Amino acid sequence: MAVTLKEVAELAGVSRSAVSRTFTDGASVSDKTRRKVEKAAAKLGYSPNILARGLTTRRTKLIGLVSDNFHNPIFLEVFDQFTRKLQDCGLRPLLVNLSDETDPENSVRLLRQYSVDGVVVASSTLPPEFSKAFKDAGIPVVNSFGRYSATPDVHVVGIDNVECGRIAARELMKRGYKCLAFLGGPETATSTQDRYSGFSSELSAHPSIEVSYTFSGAYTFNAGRTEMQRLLENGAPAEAYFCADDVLSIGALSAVSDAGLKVPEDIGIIGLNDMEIAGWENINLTTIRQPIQQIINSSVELIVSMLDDPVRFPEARLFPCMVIERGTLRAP
Amino acid sequence: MAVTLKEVAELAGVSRSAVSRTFTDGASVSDKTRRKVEKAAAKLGYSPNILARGLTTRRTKLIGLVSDNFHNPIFLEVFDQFTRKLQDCGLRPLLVNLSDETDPENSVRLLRQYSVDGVVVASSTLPPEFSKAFKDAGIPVVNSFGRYSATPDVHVVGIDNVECGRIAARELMKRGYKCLAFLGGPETATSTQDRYSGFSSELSAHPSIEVSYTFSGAYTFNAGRTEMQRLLENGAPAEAYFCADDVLSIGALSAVSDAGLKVPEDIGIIGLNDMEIAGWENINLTTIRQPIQQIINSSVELIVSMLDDPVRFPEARLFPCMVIERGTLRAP
DNA sequence: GAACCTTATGCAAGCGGTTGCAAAATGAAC
DNA sequence: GTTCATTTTGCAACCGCTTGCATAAGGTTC
Repeated sequence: MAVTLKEVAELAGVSRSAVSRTFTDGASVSDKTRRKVEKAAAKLGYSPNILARGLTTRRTKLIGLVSDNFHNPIFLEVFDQFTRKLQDCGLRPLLVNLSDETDPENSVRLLRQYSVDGVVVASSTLPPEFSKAFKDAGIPVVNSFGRYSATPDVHVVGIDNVECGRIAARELMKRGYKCLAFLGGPETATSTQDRYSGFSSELSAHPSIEVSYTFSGAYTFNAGRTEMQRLLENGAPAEAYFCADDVLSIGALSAVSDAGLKVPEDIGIIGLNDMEIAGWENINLTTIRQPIQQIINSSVELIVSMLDDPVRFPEARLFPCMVIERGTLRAP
Repeated sequence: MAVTLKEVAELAGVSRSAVSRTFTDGASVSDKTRRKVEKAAAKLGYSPNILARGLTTRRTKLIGLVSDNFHNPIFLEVFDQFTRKLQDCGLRPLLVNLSDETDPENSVRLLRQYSVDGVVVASSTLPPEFSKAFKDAGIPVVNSFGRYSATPDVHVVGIDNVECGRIAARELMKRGYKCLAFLGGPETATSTQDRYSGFSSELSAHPSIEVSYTFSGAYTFNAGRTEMQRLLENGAPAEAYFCADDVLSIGALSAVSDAGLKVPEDIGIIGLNDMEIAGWENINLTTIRQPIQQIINSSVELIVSMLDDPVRFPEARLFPCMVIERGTLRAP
């Protein structure tokens, strides 16, 4: 079915090299033969087989896009942006869903079998070691939404989760809340760990503020809701909560309103991410925006630059977050 | 970096064919050489390059997953399921984001360049001709969530959108609503067209019921909200609305409650999809469930079967939908 | 038009595999 | 120990494309 180089060469009356060259830019072909070849190619509907080409060039233009966050609506935005940006760069995402497995071994083997040019690990929950495995296998990798380190093993682009914790703490204090609480995701998620540590360290300088900490089992609506229900049943709740994720926040909101309490009058909530849904008028969540687009653009640019320079020294690129004020915190 | 067949062969002291054969099942190798080869392979960490293999076998195990629905949260569930199911079958999804372009030409060329074994077009908005283009290019294709046809050009698996329209109409009548309305997605989306036609044809048998129709620009929250706001401003609203999508419904809900009206007391709303968010307690949308998992499993099974039998006669697989009762319709 | 320098072209080998075919090894039957 | 049928094995060609190298074709200059 597919038409090959050889057929084009025959039709154009030139050698196979000639047609190969007209399809590789920077190669030396005269205008005359180029025209002949292009005409023949157009007639036959030829376009080169990238995979066969990759065999010799060692470039497949394939990028492994691996993630374990297939349940957080924000990741639809993430996939949308990643695919678009990669496509703009002439690259193709090979999607890998980690679902339950978190051992890098299989993914590494798999993506090697497909000779991907690089890998982006898009996850806020996987440990840095996961991404490291690709590097060790000689595959360029960037970890997006991953944990910041001053001395990263691999490229990391994302936000400063510790700083986000601080921002949340400051924002809540600014609004005069005296009794705060942190409602995190899974304790194993690096993002929760860091947000926790920023939040608590910022507050440690303010001993007059009362604060408590709790974690939910996952970054999901139900986890947030259940945890908030539990908190409400167990006596006096805090005045305001920093929920370390928007979905979690929305779950918490729903528990609060079911308990007959009003937001922000009785309880304040601030989330993190600013996913599209947070802006829906019937949710209207005050939250800390994570600059997804910048993170993704930067990630892709980084991976692109690694294609030419695979041993590039690992760097961390962090983008600032900002509070998006909506309706779930009282006025200062 | 990558270790090749040849190196394994040398280490094991056998021919290249021998090691190739131990990695192709069904090939004839003695236990003795197989063991030698496996040992050498393990030692070197060898696994075959699927792309190089594909050159001769014409099988890459790559499946193009193309979609233009990157803004509807239900599609995160769709991508999750698709990737998992494909992975279970030993296939790899090459994701294509149609974003704005809807001309199949580019996608066809692209996916051919990557020698994908098949394509699944996951979209409720693209016309059947889109998928047809792959078939014409000789690539096995199934259109998931696409438009049903009694004589389909390509395999279609999804729901009977016309029937869904009927179900909605019946459900609303059952609950005693006398003044109904249809709030669709874009008029160009095949799913909206069909839901519309089912809804209206069911009602045509009940002339006593008043009914009106309107369409929004997209399957998005804002589109639903804006459209509903417009309706509420323009005089007396209907008693109940069939919004042809959950996101649309949630947008409509938000407009209704902003207008100071209560759901379901003042206005009833029924959606379609039953995405996860519809079940969130603070949304609590009564809706028609689309059996996503079945659709996806069936789609993948179909594409798998086409790998062995590419000219398989096109069929349509439709799965029944059911009303999921929550809180946005009054009791019968 | 000869001499020289570029620029184009084709050949052939190779990328990492698979596979038809013929030869070698094994096993069964006598 | 033969003979013959059945596996196993290796050779070599091929999948579709690129690329180093040697040669051919064009261009300049005098």
